Amino acid sequence: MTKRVPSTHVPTNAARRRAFRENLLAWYDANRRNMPWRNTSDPYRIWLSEVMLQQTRVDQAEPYYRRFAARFPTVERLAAASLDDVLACWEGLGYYSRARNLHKAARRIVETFGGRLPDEEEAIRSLPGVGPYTAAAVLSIAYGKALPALDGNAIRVLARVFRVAEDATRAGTRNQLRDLAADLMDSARPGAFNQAVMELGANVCKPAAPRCEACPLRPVCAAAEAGDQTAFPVTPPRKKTPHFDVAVAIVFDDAGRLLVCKRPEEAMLGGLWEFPGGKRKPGETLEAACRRAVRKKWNVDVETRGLARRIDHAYTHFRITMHAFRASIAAGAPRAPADRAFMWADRAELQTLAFSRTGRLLVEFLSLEQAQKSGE
DNA sequence: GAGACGTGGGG
DNA sequence: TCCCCAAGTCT
Repeated sequence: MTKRVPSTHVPTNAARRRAFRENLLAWYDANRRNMPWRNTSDPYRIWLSEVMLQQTRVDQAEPYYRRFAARFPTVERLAAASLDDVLACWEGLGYYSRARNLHKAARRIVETFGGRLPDEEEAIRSLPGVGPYTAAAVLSIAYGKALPALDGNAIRVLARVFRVAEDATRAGTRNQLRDLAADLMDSARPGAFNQAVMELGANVCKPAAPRCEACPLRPVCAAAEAGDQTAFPVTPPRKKTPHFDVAVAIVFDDAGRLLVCKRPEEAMLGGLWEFPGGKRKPGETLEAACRRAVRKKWNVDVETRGLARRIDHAYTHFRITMHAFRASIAAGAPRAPADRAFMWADRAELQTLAFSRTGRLLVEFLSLEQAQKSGE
């Protein structure tokens, strides 16, 4: 059913596979880093760690994992929590659909799986946010099932060891690599095998400047043999990202509370709070864009009184400059459309709400400014 | 299948 | 400053 792609990789034989497996696991046993999710056998925590580690470095995920696991120690506690609390705990980690899906999946686990993370591939894959990688990782690590977990590290390691010349982003190539991994897998220690490949990819077989001299797979690596390891994996060039100007309003009420708005759940940064405003259109001034966007979304006229702060930020597929204007309500009061929400937040509430990076930076800027003012 | 989806670190 | 990229999934 999988179409075979012609490949340049070296043919495997039993001795080669055995060397790969044994060298790798011996290296892993001697070099594995201590991580909090490696000191538990709780499937919930292993699942949590795998979700946090999606497209995220170990160093970045680790403090979040500790806080999250302490705050929501069981799947029942997670299911019982509000999405707002879950997002607040996730703030700053990015890819917030992971948090929304994790929360949704926890509720489904409690409702339909009796509070236990499923140990069957089909069932676990049915949970939102669990794809082929996460299913294989959790099933191998938590339940000892011999499924290869193919993440970016595994793809790079295998593409180099076998000098896979086809575009590694293509499905056919992925299938080829997955079959290779399945062949190599140590069925006695599938969880250790999967983690070993990833750990090797993260610390030795790195994207740039791989440390081949320290690599246990050097004796079986075709790319190291040819001296062209950095040519693999083969991926198409990426496009450069566009830039947008965003104008937002800083509006305080008489009680010194700040006007903040909640983003719709399906949107980018869905469920997070932000300052009212929007993207500038061609030919528009920043102040006009600010007034127009606030008027359109919140049915209220504001007047701007000068720029308070500019923040540059890069997302995955575009960049923005956020221009934050001090502003006040010109007439009336904000009104939320049916599917949206806003609030006037005091200092304590601003600490509790989940903001994106730019929003949090602006909140911190304003509270620092306020502290200086009141300190004088 | 291609593009959306965050953030921070490193070269 | 810029570009790359990191334990992917969803649409």
